[in-house]
Amino acid sequence: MSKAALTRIHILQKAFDLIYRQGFQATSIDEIIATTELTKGAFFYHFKNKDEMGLAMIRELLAPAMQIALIEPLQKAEDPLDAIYEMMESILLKDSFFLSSYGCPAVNLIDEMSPVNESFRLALLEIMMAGKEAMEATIQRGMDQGRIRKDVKPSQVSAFVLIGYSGVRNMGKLVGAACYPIYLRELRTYLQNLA
Amino acid sequence: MSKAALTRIHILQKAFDLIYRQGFQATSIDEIIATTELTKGAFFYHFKNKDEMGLAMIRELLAPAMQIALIEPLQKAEDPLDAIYEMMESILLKDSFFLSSYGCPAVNLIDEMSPVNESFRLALLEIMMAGKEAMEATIQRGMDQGRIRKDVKPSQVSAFVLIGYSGVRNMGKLVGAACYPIYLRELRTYLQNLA
DNA sequence: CAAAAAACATACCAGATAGTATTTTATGTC
DNA sequence: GACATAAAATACTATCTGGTATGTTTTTTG
Repeated sequence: MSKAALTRIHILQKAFDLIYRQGFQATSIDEIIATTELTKGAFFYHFKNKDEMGLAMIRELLAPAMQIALIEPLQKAEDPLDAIYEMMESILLKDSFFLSSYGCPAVNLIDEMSPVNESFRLALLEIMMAGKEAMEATIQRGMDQGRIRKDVKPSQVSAFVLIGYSGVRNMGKLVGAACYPIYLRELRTYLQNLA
Repeated sequence: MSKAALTRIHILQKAFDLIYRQGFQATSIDEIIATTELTKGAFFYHFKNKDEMGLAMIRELLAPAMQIALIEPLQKAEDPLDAIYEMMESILLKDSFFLSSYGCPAVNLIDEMSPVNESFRLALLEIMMAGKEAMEATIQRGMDQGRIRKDVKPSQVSAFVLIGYSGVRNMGKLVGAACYPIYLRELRTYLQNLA
């Protein structure tokens, strides 16, 4: 990896840290470059403008992170319902990077940017759709195995679970991580009723 | 109501409209007063600063609106589970003010402001706690009536429903109102399983 | 090693932003 | 109707913001 490519992702990483905590619009370019050892010249050499940097951040950092946190745990699992629950438990309770008080970076960006920037919306939509499809496939697998009722609609269930995830992230900002176990308990009974 | 009091809530209402669509930090005072027929002098006569205006808006406009949308439908209902479902259906599908593409103003503010402003967090917390308590009481009523199983935990269920609400608001920004009916269907089966 | 191009630094700008200081206009009260 | 005060208008400022223009330093390549 070239030195230039390294400074590029260095900028993206520092930007990610700040945007995660403050939001995209509330994080200035000056603030980002201040945390790196770089200047504005470097920033605008690597990125056409702030929006392009944000989109690059979504595609190159956020999407892979969500892939690892959301999708991969679903794919390498035996019992599908357990897999969904454990994925959720892991991302909420064990993941040390996604802090409760700052929510989930993907959910945050959806909330902030979807209504005001169509490019952001589409980039974030891709991430969530990938997660949804992975969960659908997992549920379908469970139905094929006879572990899940035949009348269950994979698309609806996966949507409901993802909705719960973004919801509990929002609630977590308000009341802290205390709501995570509560949500997980109800999620568990909801999932059990699918069997 | 004095003329001064009228201009005060006029400012708050216009601010609410803009903040609902753009977020609090992304909405400037100049923008707010431009939509009114007023000037900065009026704004800073009625509010010490932007934050105080935001808090007044939450307390004087948002809290009553949420009270009407969330709490009152729960209180004047016979069957508790139906009441919860219908409240949710009403707020998602029938309410013409809370637009899908802009989500719910309360959820939006929680997402944006909770991590960065403790006063906002507390004001928003009150709103959500009031909603949660109303739903808890409704569920408890259902248990007393024998319409809901004895092992159901009102606190957990109401938390789960509110989490679902904020989650579907987030998802609605990403994919539009199409996700509302999907969420409602799964919510219905979830609620039915409590009986 | 010299030229060319890439990578980054510096200095600057125009517009926006929250907030202030001061002045003007309404409004109520005696 | 004079007077006090409330309500609002005007003019201004310091700071911040995204972005540009133009340098300077590396790095690559012939």
